[in-house]
Amino acid sequence: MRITGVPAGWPATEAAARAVQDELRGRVVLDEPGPPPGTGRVTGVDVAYDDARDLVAAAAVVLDAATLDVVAEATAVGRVSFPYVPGLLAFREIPAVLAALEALPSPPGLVVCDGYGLAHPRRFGLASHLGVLTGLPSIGVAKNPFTFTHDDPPRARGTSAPLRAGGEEVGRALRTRDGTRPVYVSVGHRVSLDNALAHTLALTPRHRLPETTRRADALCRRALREAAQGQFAGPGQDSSTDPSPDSSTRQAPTS
DNA sequence: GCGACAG
DNA sequence: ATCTTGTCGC
Repeated sequence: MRITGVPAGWPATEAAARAVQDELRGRVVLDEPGPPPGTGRVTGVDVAYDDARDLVAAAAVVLDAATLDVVAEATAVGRVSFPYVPGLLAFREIPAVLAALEALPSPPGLVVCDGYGLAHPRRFGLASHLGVLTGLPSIGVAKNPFTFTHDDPPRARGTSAPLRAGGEEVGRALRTRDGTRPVYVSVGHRVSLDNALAHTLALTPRHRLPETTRRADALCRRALREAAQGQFAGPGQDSSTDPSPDSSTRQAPTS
C-alpha cells in the first residue's frame, strides 16, 4: 500500500479544517459501551515527524487485549499533510495513520490514540475523527492537559478526576501508576467513558502510558529513521532506499 | 485584547 | 512532535 503526501480533498487551510470538524462531529456515536476491556484486540497508533525532511511515519500495533502480546503491526511513510495547530492535530496525523491501519493484516479492534477525542475545543479531536472515518471504536489517551479544567486525582493508581469543559464532563484525568502524573482519557467513538478508563487501566499494568501507545511510538520512530536514511542515500537501484511513500506490514510470529 | 494550547 | 547528558528512582 502507498500513501500520497496529501489525500485528495484534504483541507489546506485552518478554516477549511475546522469546517470539516463541524461537519463530521455529528457522526460520532456515543451510545455504545464498546468492546469489553481485556478481550479481543486493541490497536495503538502513533506518528513521528521529520519536518526538515518533510517526512512523516505512522505505526499501528495490534495487541491481544488479554495478554498484551503483539499480534500484528504495520507502518506507513509519507509527506507532512498539515502543520501542527492546537485543535487541528487530526489533519496532521490521520493520513499516515489511516495508511498504517489499512496495511494491517488483521482487524484492529479498539483503536487507542495518542491525543484527545471529545475533550476538544469542538468536541472532535483525533480519536473521534479517526473513529468516524474508520467506523472503529476508539479512545484518546493523552500525555498532557488541553482545553479543560480539572483537579488532580488522588495519588493511587486507578483514581481519576473529571475533565470539565463548558460545564460538561469531557473525559477524566486517570492515575495509571501510584504517584506519577495522570494521563488524560476521553471517548473517541463508539465507546463509553467508563469503558475507556477500564481499557486504559488494562493497558497500563506497569507503565504510565498504555502498552499500545508505547509499542506504536517505538515502531513509528524506527520507521521514521529508516525512511530518513533511505532519503539521505538518495534515489538508487536498491528498493530498500526508495524515497517514495511506502508502508509495510508484519505478522507476529504465531504459536 | 491577551494568554493558553493534544502531537 | 523534536532538540539532548547525566542522573535519581523503582
